[in-house]
Formats: sequence, C-alpha cells, structure tokens
Amino acid sequence: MNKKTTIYDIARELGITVSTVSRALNNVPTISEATRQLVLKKAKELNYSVNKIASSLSSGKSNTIGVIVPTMQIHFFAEAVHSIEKELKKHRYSLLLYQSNESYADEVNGVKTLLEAQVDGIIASLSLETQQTAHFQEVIRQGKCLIIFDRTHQDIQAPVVKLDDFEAGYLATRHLIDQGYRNIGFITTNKEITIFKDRVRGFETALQDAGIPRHESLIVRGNLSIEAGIEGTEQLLQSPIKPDAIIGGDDFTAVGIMQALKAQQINIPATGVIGFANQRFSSFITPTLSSIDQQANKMGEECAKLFLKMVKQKDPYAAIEQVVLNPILVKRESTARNQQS
Amino acid sequence: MNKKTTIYDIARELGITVSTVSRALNNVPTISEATRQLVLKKAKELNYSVNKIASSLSSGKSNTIGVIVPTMQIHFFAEAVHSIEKELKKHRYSLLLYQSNESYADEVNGVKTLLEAQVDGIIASLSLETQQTAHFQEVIRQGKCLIIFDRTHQDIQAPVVKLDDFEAGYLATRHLIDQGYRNIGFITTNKEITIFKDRVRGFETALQDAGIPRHESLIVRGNLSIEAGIEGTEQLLQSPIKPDAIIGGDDFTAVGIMQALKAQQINIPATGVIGFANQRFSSFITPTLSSIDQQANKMGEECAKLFLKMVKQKDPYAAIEQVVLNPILVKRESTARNQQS
DNA sequence: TTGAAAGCGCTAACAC
DNA sequence: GTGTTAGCGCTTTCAA
Repeated sequence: MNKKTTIYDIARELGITVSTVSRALNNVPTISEATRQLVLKKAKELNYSVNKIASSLSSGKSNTIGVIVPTMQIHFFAEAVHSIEKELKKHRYSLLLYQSNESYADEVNGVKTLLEAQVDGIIASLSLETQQTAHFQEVIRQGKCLIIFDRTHQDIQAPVVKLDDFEAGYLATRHLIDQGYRNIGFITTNKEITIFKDRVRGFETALQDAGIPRHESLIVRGNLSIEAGIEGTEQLLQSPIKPDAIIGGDDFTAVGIMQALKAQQINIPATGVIGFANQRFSSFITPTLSSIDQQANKMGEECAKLFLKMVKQKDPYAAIEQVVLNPILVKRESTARNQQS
Repeated sequence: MNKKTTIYDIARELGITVSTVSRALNNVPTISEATRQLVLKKAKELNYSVNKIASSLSSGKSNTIGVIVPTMQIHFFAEAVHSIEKELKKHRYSLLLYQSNESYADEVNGVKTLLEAQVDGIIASLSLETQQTAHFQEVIRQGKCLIIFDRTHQDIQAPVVKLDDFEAGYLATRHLIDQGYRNIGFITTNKEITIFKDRVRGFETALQDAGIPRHESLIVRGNLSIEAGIEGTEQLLQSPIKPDAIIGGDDFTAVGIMQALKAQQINIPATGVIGFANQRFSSFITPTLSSIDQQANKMGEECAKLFLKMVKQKDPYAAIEQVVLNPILVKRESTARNQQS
C-alpha cells in the first residue's frame, strides 16, 4: 500500500520547508496567502491527510476526550453520550468511549487507559460499585479536565453536571400527594450513590412538608430492575401500612411495580405508580407511566460545554462549576387518580 | 503540574538505556528477568504510565478502532457499540465513537476524522442517506480493516456482519400465517436500505409459499416510528382488503399499530401485530409484543471478533468474510391468536 | 542481554 | 514571511 504523504512530501515538491507547510495547513496568520494556497493545492493533489497522532505528540494536545459511563445498554447513558459526541464534534474533538460495566475495577482501568491515550479530559458517570475516588484525583492531579455527571461523588473536587435529585424526589412525591395519595412507598437502591439518596431525601421532605408521617416500612432498599420492582411491591403489600402509591427508583422498577400490582388485581391508578428517567417506553405501556425526566440530552450537552470552557483555561480548576438541571415532572395515567374517580 | 515520567527517567535512574526499559515494559523476550523486575519496580515507584500517542507514532499502530453509527439514540446501535467496546477492550483496543446522525456528509467526515486519528480499523453502519461509498473505499485502499454491519451496501468490498433479513421477514410472516392470519399488512420504510427491502422480500416469499395472494394495498411505505405506525394502520384499515395482522418495520412502528388498533377498538391479537428489533419494552407493553430479535449484542461481538481476526493478517482483504446471523422469533401476546380463541 | 541511534510526522521556538 | 532545528516519547533495527 502506498506510503502516506506527509508534509515533507509537500515541502519537497514545493521547494519550501515543512514549517511553512505546517503553517499553511494550520491557518497560522504569519504566512502569505499565496504560499498557503500553493500548499493547500498541493496537499489536495497529493491526497494529503494529517496524522493527528504525530501532531498530538508534538503539540501535547490530543483533541480527544474520554467518556466513561457504566454501560451503553442503559438508555440514559447512550443519550448522554450521543449529546456529548454531537456537541464536541462541532469543536473538532473526538470521543473515546469506555464502559465500566458498573465495576469499580473496570472504571479504574478506564481512567488509566484514557490517561495513557493522552485525552484532554474525561467526562464520567460513576459505576454503582465506586466508593474510592483516587483514580479520578489522578486526572485532576495531571491537570486534565474532569467532569462528573449524574452519578457523582462528593469526594471528587471537579465540576459536576447533574439533576437536582432532591427536587426530583420531592416533585414525584409532591405530585402523588397532590393526587390524593397518602401512604407512599418507595423502592430504591441500597447503593451509596448520591442521586439515589437525594431522591429519598426529597421524598421524605415532601412528606414532611405535607404533614404526612414517614414510615420506614414503606421504603424498600434493594436493586433497581423490573424484578426488584416486583419483589419490592410484594414486600410493600405485606407491610403494616398498605401503600396507595409506589415510587420506583427508575422506570424499569416502576414497570415491575405495575406488573406486581396487576398480578394482585390492584387497579392503577387507584394505587399510583411513578418512576424516574422518563424512558421512551413510559409513554406507551399500559397504563402510561408518570415519570421524572432526567434530561439526558441536556446533561450531555452541558458536560461538553463545560469541558470546552475548562480546556481553555490555564487552571481548569480555578472555579469549579456545578450545573444543576431541573427535573421535569411528566404526568401520565399511572398517577391520574383524580381524573378517573 | 509535575512533568510526567518517561522511560528516560526510568533509564537514567537505573543507569540503563531506554531501549532496555522499553523491552522490559513490553514483555519482549530478549531481556533478563532481573532487569525486567528492576524496571517494573522503578516504573511503579516513579508512577510511570505509558504515552500511547508516542508509542503509536513510533510503532504505526494506534490500538484504536473507530466506530461509525447513525446515532446512539437508536437502542440497537447503542447495544452494538456496547458489545464492540466490551469485546475489543479485552484485547486492549480503544474505541473512538463517531455518529453520522443519518447524514451522508457527516459520515464522510467521520471516516476522514477516524483515518486522521490513525485508527487500526473502522466498524460502521451506514446512514440512511448514504448512496456513494467512496469514503469507505479509501479505508480499504489504506489497508485498514473495514467492517460494515447491519446497514450495509453492496458496493463496499469489505466484510459484513448482518442479520438474515430476508429470513427475518419470512419468519415474522410465517409465524403470522401459522397463527391463522391471512390478510397481512406491512408498514415499512421507503428508504433504499438493503435490510428493509430484504424483509419485504421475505414477507412476500412467505406469502407465496403459503399460497396467499399478495396485495400491494397491504404494503405501506413511509417512515418507521410510532406516528408512522398509527398513520399506516389508519391507511390499511381503509384498504379494500382489511388486514387481520400487521407487521411493523420496527418495534416503534408496531407500537403505533397497536395504538391505532386500540383507538379503533380492534382487539389484539384478534388482529395480530409483530415488530422487528425486540426492543426491551416489547416484553412489558400491553399486550406484550411479538418481535424479531436482531441480536444487536451478537452483531457487535461478531464485528469485534472479525476485526481482531483481520488485523492480524498481512492482507486483511485476502478473504472477505460475511457473517449472517439468524433472526430469532420471539412470540408474545400480540400474535397469540390461537391461545386465546 | 544490552546499548546506540535513527526515526515516526508534526509543532514551535528562534533566527533570518 | 520563511527557514532551521530541536524536540514530543517511544519503538526498533543493528551492533556489540
């Protein structure tokens, strides 16, 4: 296969030096328009294409960003990555993708791999397993841009893009209360992730604000999945206080809740159900599922913008920004108790 | 920020040369175990981490693969990318992600970008717009590995990983016929993508094999979406021959079909519905939706494996493989006419 | 088994 | 406005 043409080839053919060629190709102002055109023409003629590896090595900038997410199988993350890539592409950045598969060890390795690849920054959302954060500290120590989104961790001194999850929990609960539900159950995860804890806090505060007593027996802490929703619901139905509404930690869990209720011939929305994430299917299952939209696209976009801003500064961590997006309540049939009574 | 340590630092501290250090770090056999251990120890001590950019430039291998998909917003592609990354990671390859956003121009630019990034290969699925394929020919011309999956194009002389879409169409139709449906409608796309045309061919052949006449009025060509499913169904319900089953070009279209039927108080599965893709939601909408599984994960995995195989050979295109996966029929309630009568 | 040295292709002072 | 010249950090012959 033909050796690829380099700026040396262009320089030789034109009888000029590589620095001039480099300048022409990179739109450096200190060059005559005539030479630039000449170079551009010759480059096209020789079918020249830059070797970014070489240019990265020399310049110390890779124009690449690393993204670490738990898994692209979760639609929220796929959406977020979609937006990040779309936004970054506009600024000629490439995206290296790494999935942690919800494993701490894998996540640590991801950071290592991306750092070795000399990315200019890392945008990450934590695995469910992650407790330690030393791997992320290393990113900061190297002066590279680090942005954590959605699944964050308080120990990481880096900019964050997240939903106001307290508000999300509050909003979901408040909506249920407004609809007349009183004994509200909550099936959440037992993982130590800020966002999940915040939602529970929002839940509890909303109850308190409404003067509704909180019953520990109405909170189930396990996993988030359809199965967990089913099991959690079965457990709640045994509890001394029967729930008249159940919040699912995510939409899949909510689907499980709905399935369990249906299996017991319990009417929805006589018993209300609401989830988090506003997955696409929420709008076309039966009954349609109320949910809290997590704004995946907006989140991805904000991450990208934050990175672009940081990467321009000499000290990216001079001012650590925090972007908190507002959750959006999407009301659907599964909580429409008033309308149907 | 501390300059990063290089193999020179290690060499200096140990009083040996960089070539020895390099050999130790890369498990080259021609080195004494003693020196290797010494180097490894010192590397750890100095918190050394390889600069892959430098090593790529020098070795001519980037250990990076580029993936071009229309958009991660489509779950099938997110799944495929998930599997590709997961598989490739095992072999220490990184993944550069590029979305064409269903735009030809963007796709062309993607190939260019990835080539400039010196990827060792490209795994791609075409945008709906793509007709020309010169940009992919360039990949081959440069001797880089190219693999096309799912949305393929006959002009590209590269290995392909795809579903047997003829069989997929046949299987869906055959299943409906087996269930006793006779006037089968099909809502598909008008785009010139091989896979969609193949499915229609499978559909027609299945009808023919069963001795059922084909009615052009039962085929609706438009878009694939919930809305398209609704509109298509309304159109089919007007047709001279009333359909007793409708195939949706994808699961979203099938959801639209179901919604339109429900709106007309038409019972499902008295009128059958089946889709393509076997999206996760298919199993928990009401009624649950029969579908043809596209094996996104398997497809991604096969792409990765094919790449790993190709990249080892001196001439990657010596033998152009074609991996055709079998579609899997997933029977659910929406076509369970027999069981319920 | 180890060392010396020439690159890989490009960038970026610095000099003219 | 253009040329000269060091690198960037690593790999890889070729010698020793």
